[in-house]
Amino acid sequence: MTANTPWLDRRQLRAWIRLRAVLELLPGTLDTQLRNDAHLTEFEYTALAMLSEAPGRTLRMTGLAQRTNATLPRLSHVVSRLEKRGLVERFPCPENRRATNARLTEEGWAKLLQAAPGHVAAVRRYVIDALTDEQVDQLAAIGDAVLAALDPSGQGAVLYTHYDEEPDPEQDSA
Amino acid sequence: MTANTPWLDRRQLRAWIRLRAVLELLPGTLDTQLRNDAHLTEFEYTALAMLSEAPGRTLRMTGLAQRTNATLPRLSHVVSRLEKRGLVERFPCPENRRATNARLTEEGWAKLLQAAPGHVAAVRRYVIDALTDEQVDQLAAIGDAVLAALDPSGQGAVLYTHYDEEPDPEQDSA
DNA sequence: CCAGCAAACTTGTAGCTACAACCATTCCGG
DNA sequence: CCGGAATGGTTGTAGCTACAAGTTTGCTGG
Repeated sequence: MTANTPWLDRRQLRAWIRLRAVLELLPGTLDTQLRNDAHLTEFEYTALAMLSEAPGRTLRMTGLAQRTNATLPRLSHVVSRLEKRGLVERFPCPENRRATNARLTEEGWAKLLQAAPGHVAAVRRYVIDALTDEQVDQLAAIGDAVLAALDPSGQGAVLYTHYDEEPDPEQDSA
Repeated sequence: MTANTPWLDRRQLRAWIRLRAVLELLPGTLDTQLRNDAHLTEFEYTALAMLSEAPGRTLRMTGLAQRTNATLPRLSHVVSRLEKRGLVERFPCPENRRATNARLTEEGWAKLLQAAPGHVAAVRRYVIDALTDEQVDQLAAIGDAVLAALDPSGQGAVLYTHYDEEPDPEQDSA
C-alpha cells in the first residue's frame, strides 16, 4: 500500500472516503424513493425531464444522451422501455435519416408532473437542505473541477452551461 | 414542474446538476481504469482494501458490509466471486456460529498491491489533484452533511470516524 | 425450557448497464 | 461518382445489484 506512488494524506483520504460513501449510497436512495412513488429510476426521470424542457418536447437520441450523461446503447435500451410504457415515442428525424428523435408523450408529461414534487423533495432532503448556501456553491465548483478532469475536452459543456443562462430556444447544436 | 413544492433556485440547480453528473460519470470511469489494470471493480478493490487493514486481514461479513457501504446480499455475492478467484476465503466465526468471517488470502494481498498504485493515481487525477486543498476539506464537510441526511442514526459512523483517529485494534462492535 | 423473535447470513431471480458487434446513412477525397 | 471512413443508432449478451425469500443460530420472557 505504501508504494512509490504518492499516497493520500489523512485529509485527502477523509474527503475521498466521504465521496465514495456518497457515490455508493445516494443514487440508490434516490432511485428507491422515485421507484416507490412513480415507478421510475432517477435516470428515467432525468430523461423525461430533459425532453420536457426541449423545444417540441423532442430531442435526438444523441442530444438526449449528452444531457443525461449516458452512452448511446444505454439510452437506446431505456427509451425502448419507456416507449413500451407509452411515456415516450420515437420517430425518424426528417433532416437526417440515420438519426432518431425521441418525444415526450402526454402520458409521459403527466407522469413527470406526478413524480416531480416527491423527487425534488428528496433532492432537497438529502442534498440541498443538508448544506449551507455556501456549501451549495462550493459543491457546484467542486463538481465543475471534477467534471473538467473527467472530460477535459468539455464535450458535455452543453449540459454544464445549460443552466447558467436563460433558456434559449436556438441553442440546437450541429 | 412548478408545483406547490419548493423548487430549486438557479444556484441550487447548478449544484445539483453537477453532482448528478459526477454521480453518473465518476464511478464508471474509476471502474474502467481498475478493471483494465487489475480486473477488479472499485467495490471489489474497496472490499480487499478494508480486509487488508483489519487485524488478521479478517472481518465478519457484517463488518465488511458496513465498511464498504454495501447490503449484505450484495457483499455475499461479491465475496463468493472473490473466493472463486482465490483472493478471499470464508470460514465460520468461532465466537458466533451464525456469523461468517472473510479473510484476505496472500493472493488477494498481492492483487491489492498490484492494483493500488494505478487506482490511487486515478483518484488523484479525477478528484484530489483536480481540487484545491481548501476544496478537499470542503468536500469532506459536504460529504459529512449529506451522509448525515442519508443516515441520521449514524449507523455507518464506524466508517466515517475510522479515518479520523489512529487505528485502534479494539474497536470491534457488538 | 421452550416459543417466538431477531441476527447473520445465503440463494434465486428480475432488471439495468457496459461492451461489442452490427446495420444504415452521410460525408469526403480523388 | 464511387470507395472508404465517420456518424447515429440498435441489438445481443455477460455481469452486477436490488429485492424477496429461506436457513441457521442466538437471545429473551414466561
